[in-house]
Amino acid sequence: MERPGSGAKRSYNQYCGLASALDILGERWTLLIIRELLMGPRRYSDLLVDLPGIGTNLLAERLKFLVDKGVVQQIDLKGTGSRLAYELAEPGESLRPIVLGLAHWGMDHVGDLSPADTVRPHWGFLAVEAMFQPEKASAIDESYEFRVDDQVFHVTVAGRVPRVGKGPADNPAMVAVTDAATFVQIGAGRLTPLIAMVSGRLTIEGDAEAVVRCCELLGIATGAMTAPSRAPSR
Amino acid sequence: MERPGSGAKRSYNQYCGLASALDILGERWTLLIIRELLMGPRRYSDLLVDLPGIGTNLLAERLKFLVDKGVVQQIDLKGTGSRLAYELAEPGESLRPIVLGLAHWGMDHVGDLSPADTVRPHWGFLAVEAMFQPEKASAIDESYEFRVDDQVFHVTVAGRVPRVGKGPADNPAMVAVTDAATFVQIGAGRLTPLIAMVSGRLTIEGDAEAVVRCCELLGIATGAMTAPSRAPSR
DNA sequence: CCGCATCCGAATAGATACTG
DNA sequence: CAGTATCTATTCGGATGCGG
Repeated sequence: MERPGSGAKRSYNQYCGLASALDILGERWTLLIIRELLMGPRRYSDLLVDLPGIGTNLLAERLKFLVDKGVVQQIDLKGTGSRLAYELAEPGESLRPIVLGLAHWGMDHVGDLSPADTVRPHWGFLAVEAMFQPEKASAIDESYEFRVDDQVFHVTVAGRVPRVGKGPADNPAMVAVTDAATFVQIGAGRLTPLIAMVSGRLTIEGDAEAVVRCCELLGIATGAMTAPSRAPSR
Repeated sequence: MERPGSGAKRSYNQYCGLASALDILGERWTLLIIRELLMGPRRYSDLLVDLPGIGTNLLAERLKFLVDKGVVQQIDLKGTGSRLAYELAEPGESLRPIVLGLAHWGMDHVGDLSPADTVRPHWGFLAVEAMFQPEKASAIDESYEFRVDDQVFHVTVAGRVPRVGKGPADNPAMVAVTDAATFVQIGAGRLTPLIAMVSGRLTIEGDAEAVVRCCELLGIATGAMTAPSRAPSR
């Protein structure tokens, strides 16, 4: 066991659920891989593109490890043989609320957008799911559509229960069009929708009241508009 | 203060909530430090004892970093000057559901108890909080007491709302006495209460029906046992 | 002692070249 | 395309030092 690369994985050696979870998920890049897979199956090369800096060996090793632990599984996308991809197995899928919780927490800690930062429009989908405050869902049934660069997704509120989905909304009460960086900045509270619109980075169409309800649902400050003045919960 | 010569901190450089969260929490030991602080303030030396293997420099560095990020704060325990400790600031406290979620997830992945594993009785407190399935709370108001080695804590159900607390329960419907390793093994489903009792590692006193309700609440199988056939590769 | 800071061998991560 | 193999750069872990 002295030989380097002999495979004895590092462990916290604590008989505790959290330590066991971190023995599987705690290494660098692992939870970001899970994040990508939360938005559907991905191929090896897709992951490389959306995780800049990971390095091919690390990605391969992490994937192999996660498959071995039953968190991720390989699937055959189309036809036999080639075109295979990775997707979450059930234990991986059950990480969704945890990863979204972390993403929500981290929203309060995103810094200024630096030129070194990468942004991906499909992260907007995750951001919406993470920002959700279901208890703030309006009593009115309606849906909102988001177009973040080339990604389109929507939120539908029905009977005070909000849900996110891919693709365009059916008869949306609001349509917001923006780029990925602006989207995240608004979600993080570092930019108000107002400023984003004035500076031409955000376009909103639809009913003004619906816009307010949508912002409420996502915990976005509307910028001292009408309505009850609510203390920022931060 | 920045240290000019020796590198800036490593970051994923992704403009995304999850990546930002992991830039703060994703390094080795960090979430285990948070776990300890979730159960109250701790001194530097306490943390060293309950995180075997961390190394003194790492602990100091992590704590400094977390204080710098506003997740943790230093407090003055008794009197002035010495006897200072670390406790979670509000952003750290808001990690509780996330850490508990991870702990719950990890419960399905704890392996066999190895001689190399450390166990701490106060982790039982965390385990109970993590295993909670509030929607399974019984309609009957009652409380259960747990004595895990030298730690005593309890669960109180009132109006279908369960809560965990330190110290003995007031007029408990059930009292369970065990050691930390057995406690975790039962919570992880690797050992049934029945087997634990027969082998003398667990003592339960109280109403049999209350015991069943308590197990329900914590998601513990009461029925005929079958040895878990899961074999985690280590 | 307690609360770190420093130093160093060992284990991981990152970058790049290469292969079926 | 989907990874290995290899090499270098960082980080970790453990021992030790040191001021209060």
